[in-house]
Amino acid sequence: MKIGELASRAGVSPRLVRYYEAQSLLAPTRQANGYRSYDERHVERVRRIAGLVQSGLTTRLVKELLDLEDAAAEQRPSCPRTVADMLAHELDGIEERIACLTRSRDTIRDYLARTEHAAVLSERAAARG
Amino acid sequence: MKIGELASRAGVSPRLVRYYEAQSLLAPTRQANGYRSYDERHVERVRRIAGLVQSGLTTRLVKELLDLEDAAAEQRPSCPRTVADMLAHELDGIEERIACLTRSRDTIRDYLARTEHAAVLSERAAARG
DNA sequence: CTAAACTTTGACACTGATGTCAATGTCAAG
DNA sequence: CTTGACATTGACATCAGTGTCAAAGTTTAG
Repeated sequence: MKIGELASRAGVSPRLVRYYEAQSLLAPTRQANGYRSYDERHVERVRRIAGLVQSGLTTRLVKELLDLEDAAAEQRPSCPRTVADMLAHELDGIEERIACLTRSRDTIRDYLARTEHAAVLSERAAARG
Repeated sequence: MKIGELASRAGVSPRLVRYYEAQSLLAPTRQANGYRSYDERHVERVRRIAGLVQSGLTTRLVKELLDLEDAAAEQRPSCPRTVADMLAHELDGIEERIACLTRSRDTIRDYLARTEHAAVLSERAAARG
């Protein structure tokens, strides 16, 4: 599939897809005409990248993470001690973010539930199915 | 307490504290000499703001959130329907972020646990007490 | 064949969050 | 009184993430 389709399926702009590629987060093949060519797995990957970036991770860190997953998937444990330390440090940061967001989520939820807008919550639940 | 102490206790730069104030996230009183004056509750607030901003929320949204908490604390349910919808929408975004981060956290954790670096994890746990 | 829609690369622009620097004022210690 | 640490405001700089536009090639529909 070409960049337009990939982008729309992943819910981002083609521009962003190219940007991620420039950051070495994506490595599409090229068709004879020079067009980038993607497969199903790229859709998932782009969604994931966008999600992490929107969660405050830098593209640099997202790259580390995805590389990690790729390596793990291949049973290739290429992880020198310094990298492990860095990851452990990032892990702390991520956990803090989760805690922060969880608290905010609860705040909003409780608030909506308490005000006369409980309806909005059930609508949302219904909308998601 | 003055801005320097507040900043160091909250773990951010004075510059950032002023920036948050410019975004209406903070409203310190002023001493006679013009210096900003903060109390204990501001420390907590700044930590919270920084955490949320680093989690990808915009200062604009953080403001809504904190305003919300303030209102809730005063039993003042000032929430027109349109605001409720907006919050519900943000709630979705936050949940997605949490899911994304949680997955990444697990990835890192599993990875560290599986490689020979399990030691790093226990060190971290010990360091935190 | 032509027009519309999409792709390519590359440049320029903007926003939001921060750092940094400058000029000036305040305050506490020697 | 002077010096040094810290405060003030305001301007400018930077970085990441995106949008947007331009010029050119490609593919598809009519």
